[in-house]
Amino acid sequence: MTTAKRDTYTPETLLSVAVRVFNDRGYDGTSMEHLSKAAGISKSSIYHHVAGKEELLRRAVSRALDGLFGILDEEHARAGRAVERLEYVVRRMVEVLTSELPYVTLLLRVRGNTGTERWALERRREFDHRVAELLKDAAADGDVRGDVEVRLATRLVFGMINSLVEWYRPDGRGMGEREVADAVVRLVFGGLRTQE
Amino acid sequence: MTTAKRDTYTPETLLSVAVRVFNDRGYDGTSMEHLSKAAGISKSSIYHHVAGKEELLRRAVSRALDGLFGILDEEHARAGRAVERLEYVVRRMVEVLTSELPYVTLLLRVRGNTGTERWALERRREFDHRVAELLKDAAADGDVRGDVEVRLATRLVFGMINSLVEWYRPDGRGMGEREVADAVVRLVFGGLRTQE
DNA sequence: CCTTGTCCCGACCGATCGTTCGGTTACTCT
DNA sequence: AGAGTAACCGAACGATCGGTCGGGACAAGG
Repeated sequence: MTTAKRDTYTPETLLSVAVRVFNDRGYDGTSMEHLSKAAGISKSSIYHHVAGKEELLRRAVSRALDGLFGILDEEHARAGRAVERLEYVVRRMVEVLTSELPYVTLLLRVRGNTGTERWALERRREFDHRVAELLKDAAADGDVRGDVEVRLATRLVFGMINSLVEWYRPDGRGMGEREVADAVVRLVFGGLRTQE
Repeated sequence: MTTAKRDTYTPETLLSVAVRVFNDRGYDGTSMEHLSKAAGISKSSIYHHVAGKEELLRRAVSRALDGLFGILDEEHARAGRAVERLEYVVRRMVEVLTSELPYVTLLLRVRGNTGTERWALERRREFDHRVAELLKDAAADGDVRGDVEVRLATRLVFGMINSLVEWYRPDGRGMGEREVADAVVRLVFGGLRTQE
């Protein structure tokens, strides 16, 4: 077999280690020395696999962005009543956030100091606008409340969903992905107050 | 007059400059050189006013935490039906977030690399628990939905409110503090869906 | 055997980090 | 005028930053 199990690093396996450290210490707060300690190889060996610190960031945020934009191409996000497409996107966002948690976490924390970070921020804005369009259509259909501005509502809903990366941890017998997605959809659309 | 206008820096005025730069570049991404350029004085002069970089961080997050904990001492947060106290706290949180925006922004972004940051994280958790108690009481009264776990709901509501620091800008004819507070309260308690 | 390529290392680079130090203004108080 | 002090500065500190370099270990292919 030519593709036997490797016990050495690939760019991908190294990335998973790096992203964990980035999320722990922050990107700027992480040195190549920190990464080498966490990976168990020397600092210079890292450069055998990747071009440098910023490439690791670029790979990570790319993966997160691919996951998010992929949602918008799915069938249920493209056909049907706007409010139902919106609900689908919200639910899928939670699923992507949880399944790609470390990568999305990194994406949501970039500040814009480097070119890579500014590119990531731009793509995030693009995604936000796409979802805002959905909400605008649902409002035009009369399916969501009209007394809160569309842009404001979008930002608040994104705020709730994105906050997942601050506390959701997939390990052990915590709460499941499905349970979180249900809760988010209930709160976003139905609110906190008792319904009847 | 002994307290005439000063054209020199005080720890407080220097702090307001530093916090702006911290929020722009991230705390770890900000060097004392960056601060000196932004303040218009030399790097060494900063140390005439404050002990160092970390003291600036400590002063900033302290101010933010004082604002938040102050809410819990106010009368409307201490007396009345739990769901109404909760609504009051939510509204006041938005007001504190907007009025002390740069300081709270910094607080919500600390990672825990230094002792000061870990202390800030601990106090934040304490505040979260206090609000979670409020929500638990409101659930016991039957005033908020019971099909979403209290801890989960608290985290999601905090996520929505705290996301303010990512987009709210007080300048010019954007949206007012009152408008934002109304929208947050409506969405948190009533949800996105049309009510009737 | 020898070559080739992968994977890794210690040593080192110039730059920058947060901080310190000795000293110079300029204003206040007596 | 002289003393004291608040505010500031340039130069430099040891440490650490992201990244480079030459080479060693080892397995595969001839």
